[in-house]
Amino acid sequence: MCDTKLMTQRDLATPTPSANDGRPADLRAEAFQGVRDARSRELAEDYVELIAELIHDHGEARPVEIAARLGVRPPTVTKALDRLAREGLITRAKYRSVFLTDEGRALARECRRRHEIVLRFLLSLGLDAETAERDAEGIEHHVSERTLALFAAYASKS
Amino acid sequence: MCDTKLMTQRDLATPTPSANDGRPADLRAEAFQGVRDARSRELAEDYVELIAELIHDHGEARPVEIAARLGVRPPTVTKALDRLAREGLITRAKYRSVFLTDEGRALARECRRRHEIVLRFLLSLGLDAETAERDAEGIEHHVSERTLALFAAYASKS
DNA sequence: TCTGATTGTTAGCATTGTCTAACTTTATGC
DNA sequence: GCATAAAGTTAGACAATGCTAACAATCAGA
Repeated sequence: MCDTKLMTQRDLATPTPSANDGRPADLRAEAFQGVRDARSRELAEDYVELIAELIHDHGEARPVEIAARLGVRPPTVTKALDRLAREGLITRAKYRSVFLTDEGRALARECRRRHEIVLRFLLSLGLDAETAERDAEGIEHHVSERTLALFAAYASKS
Repeated sequence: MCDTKLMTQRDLATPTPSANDGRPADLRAEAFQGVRDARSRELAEDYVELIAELIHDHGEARPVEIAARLGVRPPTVTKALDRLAREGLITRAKYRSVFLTDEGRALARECRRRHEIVLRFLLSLGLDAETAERDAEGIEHHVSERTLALFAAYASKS
C-alpha cells in the first residue's frame, strides 16, 4: 500500500551515525544504549560467575544450587542455562551438572576481576561489607575499563 | 576437593530450611534480588528524569524527543508512557505532551540528585566527562544511600 | 484553508525473565 | 532392588521491553 510513508518516520529516528561521532549531540542517548547493552549481558555474567564459583567451591554446579544462590526458582534456571548453552558459554546434559566452556571460563574470570575491584574499592571508601557486596553486585556490570582502573588505583593507594 | 565431588543431592539442596520465604540464605542472593528490583525501576526512573529535564529545558516533553534522547523508537516510548501513567508517575492525553504528577516529580528530583552525586564523584576521581556520563547512567540505579553519602563526601573533599 | 510533513498510536511479533503446576529422571535408603 | 525423596525439565502464563508496518492526528506553510 503506502510504502513511501516510512521515509518520513525514518528520519526522526535516524541517529545519523557519522555525524554523531565528532560532536556527540546527545551524549546521553549513547549512554542509555550502553546501559541497555549492559543489561542484556548482566544475567549471563551473573550466571557464569556463579557457576565458576560453585565449581571451584563444590566441584560442580547444580541447577538447584544456582537457583538458591540467585534467589530464583529452578525453571528460571533451566531456561537461563538453555540460553547460555545456546550462546556457547556452558555445556550441559539433561539432569546433569553444568560446565563452562573456555569462553565461559574467560568471561567468568573477567567478571570476577571486575567484581573484586569494585568490592575492594567500596570497602576502601569505608563502606560496610554487606552494603559493599550488595552495591558491587549492581555496579560491576556498569563500570568502564577506565573507571575500573581508577577504582583499582584508589583502593591500592589507600 | 575430592570430598565435595561426592556431595549428595541433599547436601547441595539445603540452603536454609525455614527462612526460604522472605529471607534468602546467602548474602549474594539478597544482592541479586536487589539488583533485579533495581532493574525493574530503572526504566521508569530514566523516563521520569528525562521528562523532567525536557520540561525544564523546553517547556514540554514530547514523545518524539524522549525517543531521540533515549535512543529508542516512538512505539517503545508510547508503551513505556502507558506504563508510567498506569503507575501514576505521569499524566497524558493522546497526541499530547507528557506531564509529571507530584509523585513523578518527586522521583525525578531524587534521580537527578543521585545522578549528579555519582557524576561529580566520577569526575572528581579523574574520569573524563564522556565516560563519566556513560558510567553514571549505569551506576546511579545501583548505589545505596550509604554509598551515595560516601561518594558525595569524597567529591566535596577533593 | 487544505495538504503534506511530522508526530503519535495501534497492531502484531520476538525475546527475556519470572512464576506455578505437573511431569520425568536420578539418587537415597531401607 | 524398589519405593520415595530430591532434582530437573516441560508446559503454559504473564509482564516488560524492544522492533516494524501501518494507520491516525496534528501542525505548518503555501
